[in-house]
This record gives sequence, C-alpha cells and structure tokens, in this order.
Amino acid sequence: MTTGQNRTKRATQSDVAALAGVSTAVVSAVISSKPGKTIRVGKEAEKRVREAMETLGYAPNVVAQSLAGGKRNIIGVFTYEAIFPSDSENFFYPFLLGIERGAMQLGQDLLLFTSSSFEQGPRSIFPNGANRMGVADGAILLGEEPDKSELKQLYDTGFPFVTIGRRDTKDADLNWVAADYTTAVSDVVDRCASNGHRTLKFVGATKVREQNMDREAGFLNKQGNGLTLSVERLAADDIDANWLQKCLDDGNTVVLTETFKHAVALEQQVLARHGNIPETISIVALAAPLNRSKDVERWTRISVPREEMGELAVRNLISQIRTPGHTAITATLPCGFVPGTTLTKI
Amino acid sequence: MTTGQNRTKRATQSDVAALAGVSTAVVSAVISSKPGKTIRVGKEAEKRVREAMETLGYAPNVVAQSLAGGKRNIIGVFTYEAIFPSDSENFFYPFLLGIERGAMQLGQDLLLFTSSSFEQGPRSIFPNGANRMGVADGAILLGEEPDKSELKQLYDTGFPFVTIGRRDTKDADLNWVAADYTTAVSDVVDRCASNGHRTLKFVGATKVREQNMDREAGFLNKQGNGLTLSVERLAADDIDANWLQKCLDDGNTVVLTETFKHAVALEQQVLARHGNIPETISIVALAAPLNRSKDVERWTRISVPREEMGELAVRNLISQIRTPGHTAITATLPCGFVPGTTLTKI
DNA sequence: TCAGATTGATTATGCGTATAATCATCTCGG
DNA sequence: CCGAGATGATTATACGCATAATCAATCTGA
Repeated sequence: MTTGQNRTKRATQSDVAALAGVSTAVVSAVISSKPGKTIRVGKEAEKRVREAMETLGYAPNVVAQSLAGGKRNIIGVFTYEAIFPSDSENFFYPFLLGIERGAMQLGQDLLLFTSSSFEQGPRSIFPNGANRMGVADGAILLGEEPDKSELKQLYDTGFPFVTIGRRDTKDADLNWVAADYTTAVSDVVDRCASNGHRTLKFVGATKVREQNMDREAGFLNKQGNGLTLSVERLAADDIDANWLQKCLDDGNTVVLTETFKHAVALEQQVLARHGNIPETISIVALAAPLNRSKDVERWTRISVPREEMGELAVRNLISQIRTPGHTAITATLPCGFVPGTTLTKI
Repeated sequence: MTTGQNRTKRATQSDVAALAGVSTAVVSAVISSKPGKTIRVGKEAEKRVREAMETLGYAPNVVAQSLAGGKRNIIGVFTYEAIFPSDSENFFYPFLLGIERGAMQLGQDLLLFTSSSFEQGPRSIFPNGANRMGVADGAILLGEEPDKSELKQLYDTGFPFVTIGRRDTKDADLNWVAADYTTAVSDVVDRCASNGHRTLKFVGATKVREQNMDREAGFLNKQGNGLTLSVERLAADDIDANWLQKCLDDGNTVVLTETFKHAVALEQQVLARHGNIPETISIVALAAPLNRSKDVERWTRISVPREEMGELAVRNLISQIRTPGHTAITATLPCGFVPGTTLTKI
C-alpha cells in the first residue's frame, strides 16, 4: 500500500487562483463562461487557470455555487416513494430511462433526493420545513403526491420544477408532462365501434385523479353515434359473478378497464363461468404492467410513452430554468394502441 | 391562473432574528439545538424566536447550512455505461436499490453522473481533464471500468470512493465491497462432493478479472480430497457437441458455469443429443440473470448479495469521508446457494 | 493626437448559516 | 463584599462561489 491519499482539503477557487496567478473572479469566469459576462478572461489567463484546475484536481463546490446563485447543471429527481422499489414492478424505471437520456443530451447530472428519509410517513419535499432540493437547478417530480399543498408551497418558493403527470391546482401554474389519455381512450372507443361494438362499459379505479378524469372524459366524449356508454368506478375485488352477469345482461360487449387489476379480475370471473375472453366479452386494458412478460402481450391495450415523457420533462425543465418567469410549459404526448387478442370483432 | 409566483424572498435567519429582537446566532442555536453547544439560549428568547419563525414561515436554507457545515451530503454514483439501460437486463438495479437504502439511512442524496455524455467512446471520470465527480463528497463506482489507470488517477486526487467489486491495483489502496465468490464456489464444490460427484469441471469466461480469479481460486482450493477438478476458459459459443462429448468422456458429472450464457449453451448441447439436465450432467450456475423469470428459478446457482453490497458501499464511503486518511476499507459479503433442479445426487 | 471604446483583470460584497471568540450579567460561597 | 463560575447573548468570521463595481491598459478612428 502506498503512503495514503493526499488528504489536504479539497482545492477551492482560491487555490486555483493562487496557482494560476490570477484572482478568484477570473477562475469563476473560466468555469462558467457565459456570453454576456461582466468579467472577461484572456486566452493566456484562461489557459493557466485550466492547467491549475487540472493539476489541483479542482471541481467547483455545488453547494457554494448554489448559495451564490450560480448554475450547477444538476437537476433533481424527487419521488414520494423509494425511487428504486424492491418489488418487481418498477413504476419509475421507464421514466428514469428517459430522464437519463434527456439529462445526458443536455449535459445535466441527476440528483436523486433520497436523503429525506420517510421513517414516519411518506417523504416530503420540506422535511423539517426546509427544501432539500435547493442544491439542484430544478427538479422533476415523479409519482403520486399525497400532499398537493406541498406543490403549491414549492411553487411559491420559485423553485423550477416539472411534474410527470398532469397536475391541476387552482392557485398555481404548474409545468407538467402528461400522456394524452383522453385521445387515447376516445381512440379505443372508435376502434371498438368499428369492430362492431355498440354497448361499452368503462370500469375505473375508485381513486379519481387527473389522469382518471382524462380517461373518463375520453370515453364519454364518444357518447352518441349510436353507442351506449356507461362508466362505473369500483374496486377490482368488487368485480364478482353478479357484477359480470349484470354487465352482460346490460348488453355490454366490451369493457375498458382502467387498471390491470380490474382487467385480470374481470377475466377471472369470465373464466369462472366457463366463458372466454374475448368470446364472452372483450376487454381493452387502459393500463398495463411494465414488465414485458408474456402475459401482458396478449392484452389489447394502451401503451404510455413513459420514456418520451421523462425525456421531455428534462427538456422542459431546462427551458424553464434558462428562461424563468414566463408561463408554465405543459405537454401532452400521444399514447399507443397495442393490438392483442382480448378485443374481437362482432 | 394566478398572477404568478410569490417572488418575495424567503425569510432568513436575519428576518427571524430581527422580529424576535435577538441576534442571528440565537436563531441558529434554536434551530440546531445540540448538546455541547458553545452558545446558549434562554427560555424566554427561545420562545420569541419560535414565534417569529412561525409567523414568518421561516425554513432554514439547506444549501447555506451545508456550506457553513462544510458538508454537501451528496454522494456520487458513477457508471461507465448508462445507469438505466433500456434492454431488459438491468445489471445496476439491485445495487442501486441497496445504495438508495443506505443513502436514505445516512441522509445522503445521490448524484448520478449522467452529464459526461459518452458520444465518443465510454464515459470518463476525467472528461477534459477535470474530475467531474468533485461536486459530490465521494462516489460509488459501479460496473466494469475499461481504464484502470483512471482509478489510480482518481485515487491520487484524494477523492473518496468505493468500488463495487474488488479492484486490485499495485500502487493504490482502494476501498471496495465485493461478493465472496471464493468461498461461494468452494461451497458449491463441497455440496457437489457430498452429492457424490467426484469429477468436476469449471467453465469460465475468457475475460479474466478479479472476480473470475476469485471463483477459479475457490474452485481449485478444493483440489485433492479425492476430487478431480479441471478449469477451462472459453466463449459460450465454443461449447459444441464435440466439447460436450469430451467433457463427458473425461468423466465429469457436473459443470460449474461462470456465466449464464455458458450454462444455457451447455444445456442446449445436452438437449441436442437428446440428453437431460441433470441426468446427463449436472450444472451449477455461478452467475444468473437478475430478472426472476421462471427460467432462472430452476437453476441450481449462486446468488450475489447485490443489495447488501450497495448498502454497505454507502456506509463504507461515508466512513471514509468522515474519517479520512486511514487505511482502505474493504468488505466481502457471503453469497447464497440457491438449490434448483440442475444438480443431482449420484 | 487624444477622447472614447474595448479588453483584461481586481476588489468588494453578498448568499444564509454555524460557531468560535467575546462580553455583560447574575449567582453564590467564603 | 468580592472574585469565580455559570448563564445568556452578541460580534466577527468562515464556508466557496458569483458578480457588480471598478480600474488599468490598449486599441480605434476622425
């Protein structure tokens, strides 16, 4: 083993400045060489500074940069749940994939806020009142937020952020990137109709958030045109033999399920009465699990452009950071329709 | 939409201090009321300060706290490849899971270095000469590194880091967390022996790195004791009918495969000659893919404690950061043996 | 030729907090 | 009644960086 590492404190701007024989202001200017700068640096000095940085292994202290109001090229990623869940179904993953791609392209590093431990209750953006995210230039918020007032609070601080998924708040003008569920579901209804279906049922989750509203709206948009549409919101467990019987009695030939659980529950009931999908009744899954297991492939379903959403969220966040103060950026990305074997012609 | 964001600055310690009629030092002391403090606060003053904090909605600025405390509470995660690969097999994931857990417990945020885009060639720790990771307090290095000299270079800068996977370098004293492949493979040999196997073959990857050496060593450790052990390193593609024939002719009753590809290739050859696993020959997979598909479960194999490795890497990194200058921390975690159906008694 | 523009750099200051160094009282035993 | 110790609070400074305010030197053109 060698003598050990050079344990003197990390090099600072002053160290670099001293070695290069210039002032710290010059070093600072070299690091963040922006166009309309109040302080200019000559070729020669810049070279010396860069050499000094290299020999000292200097890297700016982001925390100090933050305090002083500089740019860090770091964007935060905040989730209310653990970002790397241990159970198989990793909801965040496809988004992260897109986020990483976007970050790479724009030269940003990704800061995951894992520090705000959620020993008691869920994570909070403001654990003991402080916004832990301040070190980043802005943040992308992922997943369900239990506390919408936190969004308002964050908004009020002026910290730039983009949520993935639409967020409506009366008193805040939020940036978000969302999937166009409305159009996607309308499209599904059209496809069903052109397959001969006339009586369709939408079965949704009981917890109603923005995206659930959108799906329902996309469904009900298609009211008329000789179609009979009904909406029902219930827990997947409530889909039992009786429910199915009534559903069939009402003449429904296709059910649009908002969650995969509902789809599976429905199929089970059909199988239980020795029926078949799609012969007994067709199903279109408006949401499907992420892992590409064989069992998912057979479902006729909607696909959500998660990677694209993540990538776009980064781009929009950067726009918001670069030119702050203007109106919110919102984006809606089209979903895909994935043909399977659970929707039939009649 | 409202008029826009509340752009009035957040309340600071000074504001609170002014309102409470005390100095900022008192406010600071009230906030972080630690035991052996150099500055004391009276009951009365504390009460006024708390009231002032309440009415002003004061929240400490974490960034400033960090700066003043000289800590960033940020640990970096560096990978030479994209950390969120799009192909199904996500090598990093289980490690990240453990890393997040460790970071949470220790109040650290995670900085993923996605900015050093690798358009030309692999990522580098030192793009344009500067250590990109300096923004963090330390870092965890994940995955294969093509350039071992970079590790030495990083080591020389005094930047604290821990690699996941053993790293041997003559002229550097590195911190690492690794799986105990040696013991694990020795253990496999023992189990085979107690199942009646006497002639065993180790089939390994051609690319030999530290962990491959460890596995081989664990295997050869068991030389003697009436066992006939042979080691062969070849590409999975080179496992053909001839190779299998020779393997059987040599009297081998079990093969330890270092990669899953080798295991699959071997099984294919067995099936091709209308044999069966484990009747024709037993296989123990020393490495298995991560996704818990059914096909993995049937293999008798070694499991690597990836999550624990990630978590421990964080702990050790923090130790290294908090008490710098002492000798390197290395850790070896035991692997598990997972019984499957590909190893039989004879 | 010389005032104004341009270039290259310095000095001074602020960001919000933590804390070491002080200082002013008050208490109390002898 | 006095000095030692305890108590409560202030002042000063550092953390590392960005940048506004300046300043000196050089260049430009009429």
